[in-house]
Amino acid sequence: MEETGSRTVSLADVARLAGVSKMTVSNVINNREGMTEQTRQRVQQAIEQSGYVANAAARVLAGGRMNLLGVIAPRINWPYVTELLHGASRVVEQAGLDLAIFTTSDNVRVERERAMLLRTLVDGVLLIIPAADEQTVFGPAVPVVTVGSAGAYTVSVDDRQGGRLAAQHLLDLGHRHIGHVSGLSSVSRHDASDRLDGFAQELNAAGVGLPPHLIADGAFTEAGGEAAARTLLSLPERPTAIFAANDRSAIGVLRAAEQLGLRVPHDLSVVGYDDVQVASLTRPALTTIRQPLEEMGAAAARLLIALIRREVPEQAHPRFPASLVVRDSTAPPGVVQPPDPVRPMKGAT
Amino acid sequence: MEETGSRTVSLADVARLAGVSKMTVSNVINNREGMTEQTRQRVQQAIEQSGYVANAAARVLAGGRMNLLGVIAPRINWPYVTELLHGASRVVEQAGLDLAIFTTSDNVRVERERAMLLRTLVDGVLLIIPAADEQTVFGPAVPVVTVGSAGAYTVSVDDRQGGRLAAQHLLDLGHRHIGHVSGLSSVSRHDASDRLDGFAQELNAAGVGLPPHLIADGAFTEAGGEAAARTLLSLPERPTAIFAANDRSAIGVLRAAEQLGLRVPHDLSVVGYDDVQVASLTRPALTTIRQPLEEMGAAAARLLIALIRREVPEQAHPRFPASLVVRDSTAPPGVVQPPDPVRPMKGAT
DNA sequence: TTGTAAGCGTTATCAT
DNA sequence: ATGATAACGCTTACAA
Repeated sequence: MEETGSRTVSLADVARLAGVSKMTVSNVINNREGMTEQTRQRVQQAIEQSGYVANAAARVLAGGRMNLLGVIAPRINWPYVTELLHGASRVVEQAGLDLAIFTTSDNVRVERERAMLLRTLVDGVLLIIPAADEQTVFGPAVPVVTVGSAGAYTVSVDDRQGGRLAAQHLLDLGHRHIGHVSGLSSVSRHDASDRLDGFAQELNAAGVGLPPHLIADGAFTEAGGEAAARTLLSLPERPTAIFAANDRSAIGVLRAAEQLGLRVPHDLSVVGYDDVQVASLTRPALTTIRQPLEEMGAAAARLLIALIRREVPEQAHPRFPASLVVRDSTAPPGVVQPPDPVRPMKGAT
Repeated sequence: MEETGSRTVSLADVARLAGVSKMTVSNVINNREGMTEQTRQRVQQAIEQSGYVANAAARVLAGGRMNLLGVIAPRINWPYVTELLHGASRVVEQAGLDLAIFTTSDNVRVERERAMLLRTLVDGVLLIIPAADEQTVFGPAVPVVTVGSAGAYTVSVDDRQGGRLAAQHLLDLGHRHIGHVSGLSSVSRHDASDRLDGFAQELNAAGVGLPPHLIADGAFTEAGGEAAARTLLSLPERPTAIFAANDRSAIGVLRAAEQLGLRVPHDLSVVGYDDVQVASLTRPALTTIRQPLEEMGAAAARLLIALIRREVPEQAHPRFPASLVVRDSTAPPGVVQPPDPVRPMKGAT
């Protein structure tokens, strides 16, 4: 009942076939009111007979809605990004919209190009840890919601509190010599400084402190975390615990410890940040500060959809609490915590 | 030097500003030959002054190239998908194109809708483990390359050989009672039957065999793999080794073993399939059959770009070999293999 | 080297 | 309830 071959069927063809005007066909397609049931039937039939498919470009050009949200994210293979997007896609789909995802290779120039492309194609934009403020590119006509950076509308986590939780946990375990693998040198404007601030604040309050030589940058990557940890762990008086700015760099820390022959958590405690799905699978399973990424993605999508519909959103800056997830990578200094053999791995489907 | 506010700057505006015709501006934008350097300069300046951004929809509608490749994938948070796409994005970017990623929630209807949307928007389409043959939607005008299913142009791995490798490895270790967690009930047309065929073939050749009751379906998911493994491991004579149709279901097998108090690899050997990045991070690290996913993604992108340029591709069906990656989840039955404490985790950046 | 004219397929506006 | 017409912003002819 569909396609005949190569030529493209247009709205005009359908109109001719149904013996009505283009406008009527358009109205039927867009589920608008104001036509005989009989007419609607006839048009529907013509559509199916001809195998008509709407031309998205023409629709946009004519000022119609595209029912499309654009996403600009640095990379597609970062778990932080995919978990966020997974949460968003649910909501978007339920609202009858689509999500078009674009990556920038973590590059400011490319990010700008993507923004310019999307500007005319989508009804709204979701910016994930952007490198620049792209608000200017989009102008007031296209709503923008940002995750992991500043913006007119944002979804975020209380990173300062997250940093504090990490510090409290390590202090509670008895650690007094604690290092940090930071995320300061990223391309993105997101530099995890709030996490560091909260962490340092809590350590200072406990009289433990965080001297500069116990901070090394991990650039949010496994390789960066590994290098940073090697630096910290080669110190004359090496730290008994390390807090990493995200889970990926924490995995790098685990790797460095393994290579240096240090047992985690016996010789070194490690705390990550994010609680991406791999965090529950590592050897040992990673204690981490959880960001509810899927929920955040869903919240961002909801906010964006509200803006597109010109509704007034409940909050312009929904903010989620961070939480501590204790697994097997932390223990009191110099003491083995017997691993629980029946601890289930994190559920995921 | 850019935007003035809300109104949208068009090509005509730039032309007026530069004192030339629209055509000349268009030529400058598309880097075409045939104009005075002076004219080009003037136009360039006008473009920057006005903050002009080309309207993608109009360009497409007028028959221009969009320089956009569309991707249709079931989900964004499956490592198989993201690693493939990561490989593709490199190539696409180098060719000066963009990648627009759409997900289908593993749903045939949605897949069809995405296909219809993309049809008029992109220059070519990459189909990742599609549920249906979307060739008919696109027609001959839009090139389509498929990964993980059949099609006019495909990129694949020798799955039969991969299955054989898994069997050989387990046989070499001395296993004689071997189970399989299959991937037969997926929505996608990809049912991993080649993996199973190669696996069974090798077991049969060795006189070990693979009776039906030693096969349970894991639906390619962690939860499915867990359930399937529980079935297999509850058998009166339980298998000493399990081969899973992919790494995600293999992780489910590990989880089931953990819950049943079985130690891997002492009591149970586990082999996965894919070698996604998490495979090197699990407890214990997963022995698996590797698909070179990033390379495959790159190959798919290259093939698609060649088709768009109407070049004749070197091969319509590039095929990659599978390979065995031995880690810590396999050992001879009933024997503990001492773990190597200094084995580095898989590199990843 | 540059300009003119037509049209891509849809929607909005205004008639009927 | 339905139709005619004019945009939308660009590109591909073809003309100058």
